[in-house]
Amino acid sequence: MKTTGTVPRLTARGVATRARIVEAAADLVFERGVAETGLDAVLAASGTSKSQLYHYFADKDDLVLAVIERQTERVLAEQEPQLHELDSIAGLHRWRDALVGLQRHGGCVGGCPIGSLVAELAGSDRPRELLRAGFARWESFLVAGLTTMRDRDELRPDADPRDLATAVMTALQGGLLLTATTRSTRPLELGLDMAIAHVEAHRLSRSVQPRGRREGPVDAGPARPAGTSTASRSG
Amino acid sequence: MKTTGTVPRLTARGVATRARIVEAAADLVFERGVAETGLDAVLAASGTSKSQLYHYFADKDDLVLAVIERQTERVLAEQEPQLHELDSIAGLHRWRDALVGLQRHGGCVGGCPIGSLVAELAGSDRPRELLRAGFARWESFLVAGLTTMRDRDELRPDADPRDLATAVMTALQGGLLLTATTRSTRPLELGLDMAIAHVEAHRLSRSVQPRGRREGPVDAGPARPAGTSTASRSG
DNA sequence: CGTATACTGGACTGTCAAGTCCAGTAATCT
DNA sequence: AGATTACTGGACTTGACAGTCCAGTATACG
Repeated sequence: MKTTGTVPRLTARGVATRARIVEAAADLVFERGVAETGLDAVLAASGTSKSQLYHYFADKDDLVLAVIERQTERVLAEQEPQLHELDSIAGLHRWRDALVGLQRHGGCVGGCPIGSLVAELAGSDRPRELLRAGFARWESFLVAGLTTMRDRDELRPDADPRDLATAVMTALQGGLLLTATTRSTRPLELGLDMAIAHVEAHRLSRSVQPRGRREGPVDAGPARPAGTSTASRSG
Repeated sequence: MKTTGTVPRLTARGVATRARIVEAAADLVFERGVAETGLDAVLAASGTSKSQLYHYFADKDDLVLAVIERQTERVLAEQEPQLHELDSIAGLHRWRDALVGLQRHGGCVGGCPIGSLVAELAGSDRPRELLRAGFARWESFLVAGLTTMRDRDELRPDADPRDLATAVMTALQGGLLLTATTRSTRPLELGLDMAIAHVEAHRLSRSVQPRGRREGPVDAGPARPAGTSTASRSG
């Protein structure tokens, strides 16, 4: 998974400097957007200079590519604990709560670190491909969990884990976008609750339930009013 | 609903020129983003000059505000026929098909004209407020339709039209975002199908059904494989 | 018809950002 | 140790862009 392509031969110090640049750039891009982030600001924030930046990256576009990959890593790392337990309704709920918590903790600012780059970068092919790959990686954890559920006969055999996962991703991304717009976690909560209810709607009526796990009604409903361990402040 | 505030007194020619500028700016902003759209490009596209632009707008930010409002108008106008018939599952399906059709027709480029501005503009208060208002207006048509359905006893009394509408909006926005990323209408289709199924899940079991309307199973399921009158090309 | 004001044209300025260059220092390898 | 190559510093060039200015034309209105 090399980033740039033909980097001569990186020294220990070299990789450190490069990493510092990408890290600073990722921070700035997240809070200001790509176009609004000047290279000088990246240099200042990372304590490096022009020549160093251009030693490791062909140009700004090249740096942006590295930033996309870094942001993907960050997003996945943030959810690491929950991401591997998406093989049950309860696990999905924990994931939901974690995401909502992260948004609230961050003041509902910025939305999705990957999603917020789409509008600005999806016009060009290389960045779009990287964004697509980032979403695909994210989604793959959902696919894995849902597939496990189906294999355990907790989901109907005709339920397609890939389609379900994509649907969940739309609610997630839209929820994050509207959350950033309204500065309220409410849209994210409602979106993800809908998505989880959608998964539940695909459950086998009397599934085997390996461990004792109690769930809500099959048709979802507004059972979970929108906040669980969370204090939801709507806009 | 005045845009700028203290515009002296607009002549017929004045409003025409102003409109031409906003129109051109809206086009360019949609396809290139705010930051990537230079005022010179707007001038060239609208056949106007610097002094005209600064005669009608205080600065670029002010123009961007007008663009947000214009884009909101455009988005709503585009869906005009379907927007007033969101008071039935069939109407929601027609709306869904129209949105998918629009995306496919446009090559799945650009995503939502409003949503794509969020990442770039939600950092400042004035633009964010306008974006929020735009989404709210959009959502209000859903709220109206869903409320009608509930009043007709087609939805359970405890179903909250506002929450349902917000959930639908998340699927819509996320669907558009992922559609722009993958250049496939598939995510939008799956997202909106999930959202409609979510509404269906809130139906009264044996509702009065004013006109003869046949629907799918209450628990949604993958009954509608993702393409109806549409040819879905997944990525 | 005349004057006040809306409107227009285009050259000009200042700033800031991307990318270049070259001279110098620190590693690495034999 | 010495040569080769990775790495670093900062000044410099170039261009684009937002915003200004002023002189001139069309339009409203008495």
